[in-house]
Amino acid sequence: MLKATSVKAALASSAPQDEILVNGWVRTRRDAKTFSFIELNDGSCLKNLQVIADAGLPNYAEIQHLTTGASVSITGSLVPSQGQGQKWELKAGELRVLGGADASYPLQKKGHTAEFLREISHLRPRSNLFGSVFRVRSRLAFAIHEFFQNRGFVYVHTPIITGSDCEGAGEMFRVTTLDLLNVPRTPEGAVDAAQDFFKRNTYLTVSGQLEAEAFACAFSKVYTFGPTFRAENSNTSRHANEFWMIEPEMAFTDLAGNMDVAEEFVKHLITDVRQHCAEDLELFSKFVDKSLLERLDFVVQRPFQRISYTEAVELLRTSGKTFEFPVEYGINLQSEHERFLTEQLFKCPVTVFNYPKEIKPFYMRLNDDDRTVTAMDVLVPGIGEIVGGSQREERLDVLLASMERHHLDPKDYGWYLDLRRYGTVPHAGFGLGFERMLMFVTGVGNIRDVIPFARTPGNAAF
RNA sequence: UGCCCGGUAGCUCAGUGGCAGAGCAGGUGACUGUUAAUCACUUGGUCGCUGGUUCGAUCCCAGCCCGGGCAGCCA
Repeated sequence: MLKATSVKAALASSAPQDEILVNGWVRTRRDAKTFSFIELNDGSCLKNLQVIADAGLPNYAEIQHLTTGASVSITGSLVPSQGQGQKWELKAGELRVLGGADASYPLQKKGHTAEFLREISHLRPRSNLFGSVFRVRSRLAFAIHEFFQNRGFVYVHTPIITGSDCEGAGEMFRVTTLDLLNVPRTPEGAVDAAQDFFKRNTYLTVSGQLEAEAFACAFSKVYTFGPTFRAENSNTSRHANEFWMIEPEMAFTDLAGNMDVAEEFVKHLITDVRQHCAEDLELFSKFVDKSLLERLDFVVQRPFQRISYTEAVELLRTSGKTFEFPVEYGINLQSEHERFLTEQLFKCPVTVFNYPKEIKPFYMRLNDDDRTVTAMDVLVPGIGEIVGGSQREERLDVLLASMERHHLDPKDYGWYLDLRRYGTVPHAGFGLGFERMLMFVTGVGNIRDVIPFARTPGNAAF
């Protein structure tokens, strides 16, 4: 049997070909006098392959009833197109209909909203927009590995089921095999976790950072890239309950080095997608965000703006702008504050660092001023926080004091404290939200539209 | 979770206290190397659900369900 040629390969052909096999789905069909035009797409690229099905084909009556969505297998010759708009077309010698699609097929040639397509998540990858989104998603994932592998980072798989319920990054989903209709109790009436599968409480991970630190203290440079789960009841365009996160962790690295890597990383991802997904990005810049390409190029060309939290607060206070939430030292920056900095004041990505210790987690390294910790957030226009990270506290006594301030029990963090007891080193890392990065490079405004089958509060269909 | 907006044909949307509408998609035919083809005709409805007001409700009112936007939580 003839080996199949993808639509992408057929369109890129440098010469006519006598006999090729192409499989795919019908995007649309038009009748000419003695033949039928079929637009064939197989997901290999945005473009369709134009197929000429001659009236002389034995099953021409069947072909004339092909509608959008049907699957076909075609053998024929690749010949120069007689019409405008495409270089090659496939002259069908045999056209087999694999699966029809009747009038109830929900996808049409045009006119669908993202909201409607979300309700048919199983079919929307067959649309132009979502085809492009998920091709870029695939490439972006590859570019992430490439960036770190080229720089000597070791890829580490941190656990998805975790026993730590105090990582502090958000509400957690419980993992249990207990019978919910007959939960075992302790004499005090609490749920008896000792009878659960792992003989303790377990949850889905909200971050692989703590485990990544352990590996960084062995391999020097590591990164994680995997799913993350947060049980927050968030209803916004940039939050999902299941998302992917990249978390590099680097030994012998301080806050400045951390910010350098984060900036280089973000730029590399944009450059890579710009290079390898040009056609898909064209679609986004045409139909999703007209200023997309300009913005991406701008971000790659310019250094990110770096300001301390203290400077950020001053800039906001003296900006002359009235905010719904007044700015003062010690508050968490609100969305409106971040947007102002990155969209109006600097008009580029902004890295804010050295936050007050009171509003940041226990593991961040205390600065010499005793007021701030080495936190850093990278904010980008349109999305807000895309990276959050810090230099980690490597001094055992300072870490213990921090845990006491945060009302954490050192007994729950024995192995984490061991990393400071045995050969401790300065180290730093950050988390980058994969989907938020994907939103940034595609211009797509809702996180639900860059995840194949999104999980959000009240929605786990598919 | 709070505030705001919406739900009418497969899709995108008009509309009115008194017979339910258009474009696209589907069907039939015409025309045609077309490419969001074009032209004519045509099929297609629990007007989100429940209750209330009314002679009469898709329209007005209440509750509920679903979707979206913004905010918080954060990546």
